[in-house]
Order: sequence, then C-alpha cells, then structure tokens
Amino acid sequence: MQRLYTITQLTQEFAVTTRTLRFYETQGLLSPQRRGRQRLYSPADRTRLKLILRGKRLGFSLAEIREIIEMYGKAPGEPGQLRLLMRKIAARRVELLEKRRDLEASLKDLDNVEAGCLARMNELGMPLDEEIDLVAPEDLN
Amino acid sequence: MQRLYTITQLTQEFAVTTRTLRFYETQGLLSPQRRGRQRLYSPADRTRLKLILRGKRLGFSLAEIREIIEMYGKAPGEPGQLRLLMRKIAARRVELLEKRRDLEASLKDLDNVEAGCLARMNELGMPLDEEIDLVAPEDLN
DNA sequence: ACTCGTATTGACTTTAACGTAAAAAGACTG
DNA sequence: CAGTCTTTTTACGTTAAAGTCAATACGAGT
Repeated sequence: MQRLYTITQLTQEFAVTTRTLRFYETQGLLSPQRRGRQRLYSPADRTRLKLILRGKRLGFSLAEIREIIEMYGKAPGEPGQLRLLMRKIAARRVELLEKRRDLEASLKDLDNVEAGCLARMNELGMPLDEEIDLVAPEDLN
Repeated sequence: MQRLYTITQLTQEFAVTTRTLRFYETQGLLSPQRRGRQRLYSPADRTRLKLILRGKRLGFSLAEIREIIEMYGKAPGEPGQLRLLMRKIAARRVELLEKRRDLEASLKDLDNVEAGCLARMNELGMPLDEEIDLVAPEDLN
C-alpha cells in the first residue's frame, strides 16, 4: 500500500526539524521522491532516517553514517565487492564492540558511584526507598 | 611514588594533540599542576583523560562529559546533594542503557548483512575461510 | 653565552551539523 | 478569490571541538 510521509509528519515522529531532514538530503543520506516541489518520504526513507538517528545516538558522524547505510543498501553481486563488504562489516563490528566495552565500563563506574552514595546515605540514616518518580523531573538540572 | 607525565607523554599514549589537552584544560576538564610554565599531569589527571576519551567515543559532548566527571569526583556529604546525585546517576544510566539498545540493534543488523553476504558467496562458490588477516588493512577503502 | 628542541600563549581558521531569516510558490479554507 | 498556512529554496549565522600559525619563553647541552 506504500504509505507516504510528509516532511512534517517525520519531524513530529522523530523530533527533528525540517531543516535537519533537508540537510540530510543534501548530504546524500535521504532522497525522498517529489510530488511537484513537495517531498514525500517512503517507508524505506523512514527506515533510513531511523538508522541515521541511531547512528547519531551512538556518536557516529554523518559521514560515517553514510558509509554504514551504503553498506546496508547494497548486496553486491561480484566477488571483489563481496570481499570488500565483508571486510567493512568486520571493521564496523570491531568498532561497535569497542563501544560496547566502553559502555559496560561506564555502567560499572556508575554502579560504583551509586554504591558509594548508598553507603553514605546509610551512614546518615537516610531512607533508601525514595519515591523518585514523584519528584519533578525538571529539577534534575 | 606519584609518577608525573609531561604533555607529550600523554599525547603519545592516547593519540591526541597538545592542543587538545590544553583545550580540555580551558574547558575545566583537566587541571595539571605546573612546574614553572610546564604542565605536569598526575595519575589522577591521566585517569580523567581516559574518562574524557571514553565519553567521546560514546558520543557525549564535552559539556556532558564535564558533568559526568564532576559526578564521579564528588562524594557529597549532605542529604540534599546525595539525593540529587542519585537522580543524576539514574538519568545517566537510562541514557547508557538506551545506547546499549541501539548498539545491540546495530550489531544485529550487521549480522544480517553478513549473513546475506555469506549466502551470496556460497551461491557463487566462493571460499568462506579467507585469511583476511593477511590482507593489507589500508585497502579497506 | 649560544643553540636546539620543546612548551606556552594567543590569534585566527576550519569543519560538522545544524539554526534562522527572507522570499516565493503551492495548497487549503472560508 | 483573498487570505492564510505550509513548504521550498537560498543565504547567512552559530556552536562545539579542535587545527594551524606565529611569537615568545624555557631548559638542557656544549
């Protein structure tokens, strides 16, 4: 049924601005079809956008993200291309695994700081089961 | 024994430039002692630098990294500060867990692309056990 | 005292990733 | 069909995170 999305629909769904989507287009990351001058995004475009945003959250640059997406996009037929792609995949995997190590280390550090806090709170005789959900999130700084 | 590091020692160990270290200093992320005009970095400074770089790899901005490091640095005594810190920790953890979800999804995608490659290679009757380690990494693009 | 290499400081430049503003062209609405 | 609203295009501005360059200073040998 090929649902199509307007630019503002996508901006609302993913909390980005139209400027951002058009910018990604100039960078060759998206290429929606046109109805007249208007941009129309296919489900495939929407998926690409999701990939882009995921890449951003993981700290990849737009240039890296373009490479990654191109990797996903093509299923090359000839052996040379296939071997190249396999090596790129391996390299990406190494990168991601490194990031995961960093991430686990960060989580562990966080646990330690929290443990210190809890110990200190215990010393002070503070209650440990605060209803933190009832605290207004805006105070979080 | 308090070993101290010169700026160039650190740049070599972590593959950053002196400009970068001095920049981090102006941003309040590092504060090495001075011998005359010369900077001398303590093991603690070195650890902070490691944290900074880890944060960068995970896609945090320097501003965020400063907050994180400040979080680690202080073990506040008074209840109000403690509760605040606990909430910050919780917020960070959420962020990191989200990143981990993104990361796992990316790894899974990678697996799928690779599986497609392998299937295609199989179709073509290509050998699957290439000694990729013998291939010059500079060719990777 | 002179020189050579390294450090520091400050100013200016660059790059990525958008933001903001203005003008014009469709598109909808009463 | 006038008015309003959204979208597009173009151009310029901005911010973070450094890079580059020049001038100066320091410090160790010789």
